[in-house]
Parts: sequence; structure tokens; C-alpha cells
Amino acid sequence: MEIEEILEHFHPLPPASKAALKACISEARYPKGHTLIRSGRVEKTLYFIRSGIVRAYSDADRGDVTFWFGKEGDVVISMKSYVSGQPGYEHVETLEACDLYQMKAQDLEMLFASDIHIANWGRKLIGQELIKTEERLISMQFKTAQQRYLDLMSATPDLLHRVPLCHIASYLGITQVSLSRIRAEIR
Amino acid sequence: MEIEEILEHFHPLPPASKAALKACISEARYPKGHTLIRSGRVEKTLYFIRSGIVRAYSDADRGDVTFWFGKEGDVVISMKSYVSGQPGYEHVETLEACDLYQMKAQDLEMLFASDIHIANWGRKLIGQELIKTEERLISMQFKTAQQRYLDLMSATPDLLHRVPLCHIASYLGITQVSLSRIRAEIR
DNA sequence: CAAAAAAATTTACAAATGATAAAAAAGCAG
DNA sequence: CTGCTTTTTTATCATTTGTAAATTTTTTTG
Repeated sequence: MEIEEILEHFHPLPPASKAALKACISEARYPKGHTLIRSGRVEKTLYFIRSGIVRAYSDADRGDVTFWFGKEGDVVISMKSYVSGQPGYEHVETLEACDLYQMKAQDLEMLFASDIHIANWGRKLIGQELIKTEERLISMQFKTAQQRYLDLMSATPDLLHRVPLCHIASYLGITQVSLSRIRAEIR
Repeated sequence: MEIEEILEHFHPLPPASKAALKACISEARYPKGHTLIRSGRVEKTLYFIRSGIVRAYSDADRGDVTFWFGKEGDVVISMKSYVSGQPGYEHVETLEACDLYQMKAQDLEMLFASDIHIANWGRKLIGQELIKTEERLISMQFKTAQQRYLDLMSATPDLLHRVPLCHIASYLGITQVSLSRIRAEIR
């Protein structure tokens, strides 16, 4: 997915603003298993996914908990770092070799302060992430694990072929054993 | 809580911008049980809570599911409406008589388009909501209902005295009966 | 291709949660 | 205060989910 398409997806941008954004963006390729964002730090870089899949996870008592999958067109960003300037609680790692567009958070901050179109673009970007997160929260609150699995299957069926089930189970808020049971029932 | 304090809490604002915002804000008092936001509509008003408690909920198969409590200093807004301009999925009702500051969404949009400081203020506002939502999602994914209840108690102990337990149970993603059991265990 | 490692499934049992109904407690109107 | 309504708790049983360990399948690596 080309950078123009990704940027415009959040909110239309006048040509000058788009050019200013693009001027700050470079490309990079990372192998599978590479950590893009590490918890406990104030992250200085953000990414747009040109191709590939990543996951965000947090440390829990027993193992880690995947709470987000990013794919083509998504933004990879430590929300906590980005919003509050404080160390984030999430790790983000690539699950496949990924082509990414990358950008310094500080450059983006400068653009936010100087270009109102970019500021509003950033506002929309965060807003869209918020909606997605809120919808997931609600589905966690009143759907069964089986319904959540079926929803995920119909929304992003390719995920199941590209991501280990242990991460999907964790994303659904259940154990891998539970997920196996659900899958067996459906078959 | 005064409006100045609420506005500044999200992000500092230069005096002129603050004044522009304040010029669009009026005050209103609503009784307990009043519906501020109704699902299926594009909401035209947003609120800041001066005093009182509200809850946001969505319709589910069996009854409604509370997914957010708003209290002093919080913003009440249909995120879906606000971000995407599409009809929202949430209702918001007052759980106490509430003193609110209110504002037309359209006035805010105009300010976003014309004042870069307000655009960035709005960006921060949404960002803070996102962090809160994300943290709740993570806690839903890997904490037990009992842990979530204890967390809620320590974070906002007054909520328990001001909100019926049925809403708190729903907010925690469990039934009221389960919540009663948890409360009995702790005692 | 074969061996080793990792991932996924299955099983048995334990713990947590849900559904339902009934009892107890708390809140409210007259 | 009394009676009525609403809220909360308790009890029972069914279902779901978790834990742990063993087994199978898949993937990786030499």
C-alpha cells in the first residue's frame, strides 16, 4: 500500500501538507520477529505499514497479552508515548517481514504545531483508533469468546493463516486451549 | 469543577483560543435519568461534566451494557458521531442530577478548522480517551473480574456509592450475581 | 529427508461464571 | 412509621473457561 493512500485514508490533506508529511517519511524493511516498539520507553518513531503484520502486546503475570494486530495501512505507534509523552506499556513486534514507512515523532510534533491541516489529520487518526478500540472493548464486554472468534474470522480471515493461534487466543482474551475447543466445535 | 480547569487539563491553551472555546460553551443542569446522547443519531452536542455522574451504554441481546462512566471533568461525546460523522452506537444518561457545560459539535468543528491550538487540544483530548480505553481493554483481556473490581474500587471508590451495582457489574463485564459473589468473598 | 523444536490439540479435572429463582436488604412515597 | 418497590444477596445447578500434562501436528533446521 502506497504512503499517499495510507495518509489520505485518515483525513484528506491539501497537497502542501501532504508533501510536508511525506518529506519526513522514509522507508525501511524489517525481518520477522523484529521489535519496533519497546515498553518502558518514550518512543521516538512511528510507522505506517506498507505490507506485513505486527502485533502489540503487554507483559502480564503469565506471558504476554496481544491486544492489537496491525496490518497493511495501519499506524504503529506507542499511544501512551505519543499522547502523554510518558513511557509506553506496549511492545510491538513484526510477525512477518514488514515494509514500513517510518517517521520521527518529533518531526510530526513540529508539523502538528505549524500546520493546522496536519493537526486535524492527526486528530482524525487518533479518533479512528479510538473507535476501533472502543468497539473491541464493547465486544469483550458482551460477546462470548466464540462470537468474538467468529467476528474476527469474518473481519480478517487472512489473520488466521498469518498469525500463530496463541496470539489470536490472547487477543480474544482466552487461553489457547479454549480457542482450540472453540475451533473444534465449529468444525 | 470550573470550565477553565477542565479545558486546560487536556492541553494548555493560549488565552485567545481558550476564550474562543469558552464563547461556544453554555451551562445546563439535567435531572437524574436524563438521556444526553441517544444511539442511532449523529449527535450535535458535546458536554463537559461540571458535577455529577453519567454512564454510556450500548444495547445488547439481554439488556444494556455499560462501558463507560463519566464524572467531574470528563467529556461526554459520541465518539463515533464525533470522529466519523456516522450515527453512534451509544446512549449516555445521567445517573445523578448533573451540572454540565455544553457545546455544539459544529461550533467545535469550526474552531478545529480555524485555530491550530484548538485542533491540537482536540487531538490531545481524544488521545487521552484512547489511552483510557486501551488500558481498560487490556485489563479486560488479562485480569480476573475480581481484580478488575478491586482496581475500580481503588481508582474511584466513590463510584460504588453513587452508581447501582447492576451498572458496575455490566461495566466489569460480569453479571450482577457474579459481582455480589466477588463482594462477598472480599468481605 | 530426518531430527529437533515449536505450535496446536486433546483430555481430565478444577475453578470461575452464568441463569434462574427466592430471600433479604435498602430506598422511597404516603 | 408502614407498605411498596427496587436493589442486592444467597443458593442451586448448568455451562464455560482455566490449568496441567500428554499427544499430535506443523515448522524449522541441519
